[in-house]
Amino acid sequence: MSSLSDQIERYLRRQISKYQGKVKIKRNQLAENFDCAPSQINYVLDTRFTVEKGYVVESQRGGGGFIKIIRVTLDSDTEVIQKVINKLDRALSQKEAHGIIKRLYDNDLISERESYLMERAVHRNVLAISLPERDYLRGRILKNMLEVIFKVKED
Amino acid sequence: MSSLSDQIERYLRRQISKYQGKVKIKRNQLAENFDCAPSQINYVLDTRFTVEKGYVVESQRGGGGFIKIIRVTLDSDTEVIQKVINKLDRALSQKEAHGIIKRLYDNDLISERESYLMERAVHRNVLAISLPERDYLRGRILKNMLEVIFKVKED
DNA sequence: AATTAAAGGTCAAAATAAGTCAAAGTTAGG
DNA sequence: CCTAACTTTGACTTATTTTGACCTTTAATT
Repeated sequence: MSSLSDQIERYLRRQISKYQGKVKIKRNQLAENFDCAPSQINYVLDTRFTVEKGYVVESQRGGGGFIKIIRVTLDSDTEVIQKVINKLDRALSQKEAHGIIKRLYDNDLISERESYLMERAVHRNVLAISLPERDYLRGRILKNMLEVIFKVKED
Repeated sequence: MSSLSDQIERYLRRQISKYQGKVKIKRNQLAENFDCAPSQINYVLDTRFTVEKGYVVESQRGGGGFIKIIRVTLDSDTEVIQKVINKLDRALSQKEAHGIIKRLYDNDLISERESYLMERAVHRNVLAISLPERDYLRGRILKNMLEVIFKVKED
């Protein structure tokens, strides 16, 4: 017997397929439909609709609030990148980050401007927090930038 | 169902597009049309028609008073960019950052990929440090990314 | 010139809705 | 049967919108 989270996941996936790769929901409303705590919806999103799994989630609180789920697909010819990305889930020194960015540029996977953009976003003077948190932060930023850049929104 | 503020925003945007980038309204009258408090109009202006988002709002009180909204387009003139960048030297919410990035993209100053890259680099889950440091960090990252791609000198 | 009426502005409280986090409950593998 | 991982729940937090009471500015009237 599948869990409630699985059912919610299935429902959302269907909706997403039905509506060109994106769906907009009301958290409380959906929780009501499935007769569960609203935070369960967050749990489903956090565990099943992650960037790694190819989804981007946007939301807004307050009156008229909503949660939007957008499916993104991996660019076929950049699957190689996925391997690089997976290795980034850790602390990263500036030198290591530089090496990775340079390699991507040398292999024509990112533009010069994109490489500058990335270098700067992970520069120690920009992050400006103390170690070792800084290196973890750098890892997260670089990983996430790459993840998103090699995925394209579906139509 | 979108919020009232969203509807008012949509209405105003349409009017602006229709009338060559500017529109003149009567606050009380508009509030009446949307059946809301007059101050709601101010709320919409303050949150959606800001300078960062490319609008200038002028108004006059008293008899015959009015509110005028003028859309200003961003061009690649470095002086304009410099202004945007200078404003970034502060704490920045994710929403503000999103507004700035979207505007740069809408004005063809950055590519779609670059916009995703930037959005992701300043996403709260990626930065993952506590407030208020997170907002300062976001400001530094976005400012530096923009500086580097627009090759702007330090102040 | 002084007064009054007509706008728009400000600010904070209330309402609405999503996010977080940890405790409690469940389930599957060893 | 035990344990570790996963799921479910709910109390508390944060964000955004909506409303209204009170303030300021300006035009019109006396």
